[in-house]
Amino acid sequence: MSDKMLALVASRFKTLGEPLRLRILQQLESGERTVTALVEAVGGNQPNVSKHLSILHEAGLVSRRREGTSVLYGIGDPMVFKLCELVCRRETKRGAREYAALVGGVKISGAKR
Amino acid sequence: MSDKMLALVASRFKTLGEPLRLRILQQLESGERTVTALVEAVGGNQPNVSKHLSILHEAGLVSRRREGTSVLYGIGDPMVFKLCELVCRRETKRGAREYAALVGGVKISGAKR
DNA sequence: TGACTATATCGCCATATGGGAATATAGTCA
DNA sequence: TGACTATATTCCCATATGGCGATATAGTCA
Repeated sequence: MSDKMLALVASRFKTLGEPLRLRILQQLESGERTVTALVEAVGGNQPNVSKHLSILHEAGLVSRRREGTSVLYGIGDPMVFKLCELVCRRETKRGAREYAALVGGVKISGAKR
Repeated sequence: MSDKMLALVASRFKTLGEPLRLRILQQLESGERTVTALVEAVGGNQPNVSKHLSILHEAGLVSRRREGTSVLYGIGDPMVFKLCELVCRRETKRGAREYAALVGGVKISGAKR
């Protein structure tokens, strides 16, 4: 992978590395939303949500479309959900492993030593 | 997805959102490496690489193993490469689309207007 | 045009973060 | 133990970034 591509990939990950932006994408999964609707749904004030939407749009992760005085945002590439799902599944498994380790690797109900 | 999981997923993306950390992972793809070897391979000084390795290890993205006075780091979960590949493929396609748009949607060799 | 709604931008602040130098810690060997 | 190598930690600085209030811009309608 070229240095430029590596930097670009890192930049995309960084874009996804903000909870509020993930929440926005989550909201858009079920369809297009106006900025106002997103503000209500994800919390935060309007300028803040708008800024995050700009960042997501810049990265091509959301689509933008005017309709009258409103702007409708939508998912730019469903791949993001695949990314999230991969990470989420991994963390769920990891959580289970860590819990098992914490409990002490007990396989039968009963403590070793 | 719960709020806690969403925050965790965002945190993982943020961890992957640094070029130097991606470079480290890239180096580890072909096998375990010592810190010194990584410092030579990815650039930067030793404390810096060591710090990034700590962050990656904290996130479970790399494994750590002492061997004598050295420490060998390795890939903690090959899933990261799947993530990178997805993003990389997407950006490659996106780049091609943008280039086509820039050129002007020409399908036959010859300019419109 | 003027009033109104929806969205974007700007300026500021507090915090987080990467880079780097100095130093501490861990492990090996004589 | 003392010297040596490898790695980790600490401290500091410059910069980036998220959150927020104030304001600007765009579009609609009377």
